[in-house]
Amino acid sequence: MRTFVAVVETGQFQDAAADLSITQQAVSKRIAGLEKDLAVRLFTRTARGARLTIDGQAFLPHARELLRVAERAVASVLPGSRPLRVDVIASRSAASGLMRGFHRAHPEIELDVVMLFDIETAVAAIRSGAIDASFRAVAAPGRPLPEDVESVWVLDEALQLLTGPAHALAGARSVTVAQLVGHRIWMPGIVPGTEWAAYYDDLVAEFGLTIEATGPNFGSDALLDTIADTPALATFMGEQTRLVWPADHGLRRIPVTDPAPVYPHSLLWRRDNPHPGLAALRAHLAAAAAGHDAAGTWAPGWVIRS
Amino acid sequence: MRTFVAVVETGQFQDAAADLSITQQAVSKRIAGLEKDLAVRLFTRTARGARLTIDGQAFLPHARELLRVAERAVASVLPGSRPLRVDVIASRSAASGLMRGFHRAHPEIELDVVMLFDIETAVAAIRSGAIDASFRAVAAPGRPLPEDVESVWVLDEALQLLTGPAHALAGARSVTVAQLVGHRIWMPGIVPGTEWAAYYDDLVAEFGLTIEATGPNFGSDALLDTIADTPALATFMGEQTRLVWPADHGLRRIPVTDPAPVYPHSLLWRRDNPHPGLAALRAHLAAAAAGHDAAGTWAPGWVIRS
DNA sequence: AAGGCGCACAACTGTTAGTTGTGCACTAAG
DNA sequence: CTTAGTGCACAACTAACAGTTGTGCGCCTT
Repeated sequence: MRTFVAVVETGQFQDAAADLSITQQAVSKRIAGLEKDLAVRLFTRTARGARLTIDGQAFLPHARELLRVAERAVASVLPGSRPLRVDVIASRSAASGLMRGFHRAHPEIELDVVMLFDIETAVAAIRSGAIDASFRAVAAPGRPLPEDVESVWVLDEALQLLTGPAHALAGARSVTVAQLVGHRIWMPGIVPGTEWAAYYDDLVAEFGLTIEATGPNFGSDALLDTIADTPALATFMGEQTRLVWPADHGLRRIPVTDPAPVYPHSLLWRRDNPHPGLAALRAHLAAAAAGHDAAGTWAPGWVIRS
Repeated sequence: MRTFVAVVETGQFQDAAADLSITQQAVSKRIAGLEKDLAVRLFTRTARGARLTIDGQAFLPHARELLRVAERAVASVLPGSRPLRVDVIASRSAASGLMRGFHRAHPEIELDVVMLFDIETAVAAIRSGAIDASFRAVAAPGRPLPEDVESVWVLDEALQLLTGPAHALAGARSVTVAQLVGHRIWMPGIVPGTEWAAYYDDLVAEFGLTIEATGPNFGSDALLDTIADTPALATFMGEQTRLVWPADHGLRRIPVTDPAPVYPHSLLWRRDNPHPGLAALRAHLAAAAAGHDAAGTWAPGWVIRS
């Protein structure tokens, strides 16, 4: 691809060869190989160089795009000034939405979003510099943050009840936590030992809910499928989660109140991380998060919201 | 890259090897080579397979994107059902704008936009099936379209005068063609023998304008630079051309009237071309082009607008 | 402690990408 | 029309590399 683009830009096999520090014959071979693989002629050879064929013209922008993507791929793991790397707790959490908003506001800042196992892993990764920031609930029970890691509360994501059309609560405009007692709530894929698990453990302990947080996670499609078909099951879902789901399956989203269980997202980062994108992210979040209110909500006692 | 993604998807070197029909050792070598090139560890090897490192997680979406782009690149020249291939007269012409609009309306139709030398080349390419459609002015003087090529007038693109701030006409709200007589109009990059050249030849012959359509084209940046700095020079530019140019250079766009010279774009295609995207394009243009009016405009006598 | 699973290392081999040397087609100048 | 020059392709050769088989080692499971 690089050779192809080089030939296009120089207009000659020989000059392209000089650019690439190889011989003209090698360029000839590479182009011939590419043309053979594609089963298409890319250049018309003239006495004064090489001109693109129509197929070559159609191919060119794709070739350039490929080189751009390859460059970004390498940059994504390049030590030094690599893209800002942010950990979120789940791809459908409110944190992902915040990152999308940040990307819209600062498209020039290259981003990589990853999902680590739990807050312990995330903090270790932050301290080592492997990631630049993390959206998590702080602090895990009995585990205060280390000195060199700072955090700031960003937002609360309210949990909503998701039910199928035949569920007993499917018609409710909203439900209180007390009303949920006795109903089976299914949360597959929650890994024991993570702060997610701790969150639901506390929710169960405080309000006597029935949460089945075990079992393998076969993906959200399978989960939604089951919820839609099973009248006795419901699940919790972040209010900002966008469901990609045909409307006719009749899934219902029902706000929970008295109190509203919320999952608090804080941003964590290493105090001395010099990445310029990190400062921009903190500024963006500070502006976006102004005016939140914790009244009437519930979060585990170990959570710091400040 | 394919190997990397295969390992991620299977979670094991061995299964990935089976998918790729190579041995486990070859997969091991490929991954080791990739990790060496990137100078980064992508997987943590465990007794039950391979898990992504943080760097690997950051790299993964880029790798997937690269494979997608590579696939599209191959598809762009694949004989058979390749993307709809459309020729436009210039990347900044109104035809490009129409194609962008078409792409917004039908994002599912893969497009390749190319620029051929002149209408002769374009017609030959249409007849051979190398391209599916072309936006051009028809018909070139004395060269009627062949039987198997159809055309339909799509729109007129009015030419505007582009001047620097010190040009004598810079302050005008609009100018008539008569007022342009005696002013030097510079159009570098117009290749003799093309229908572009014929268009300007006719314009000169009919109104006695001074158009310097010769000289090498050093790109639009150089052109705009010169226009901005040279009080004695102006140029023509399509009304829909979007200038990417700092506002403070003081370039002026001035409509031309009595009559308004327009460049007519027709769509050309081969009558028996079965590409499904072509029918969609024609329908889109028919809907978008309704209600144009040729009154008060000028185009060369050889142009067919119907 | 034993077995099995999964990846890495070593040695070998075939292919391929690169090199040098040369020829051929086309252009431009005399 | 001839001749020199330019630019790409083909041929022969070499070195490197990708893939193979064979094997070993660490870790998890039982």
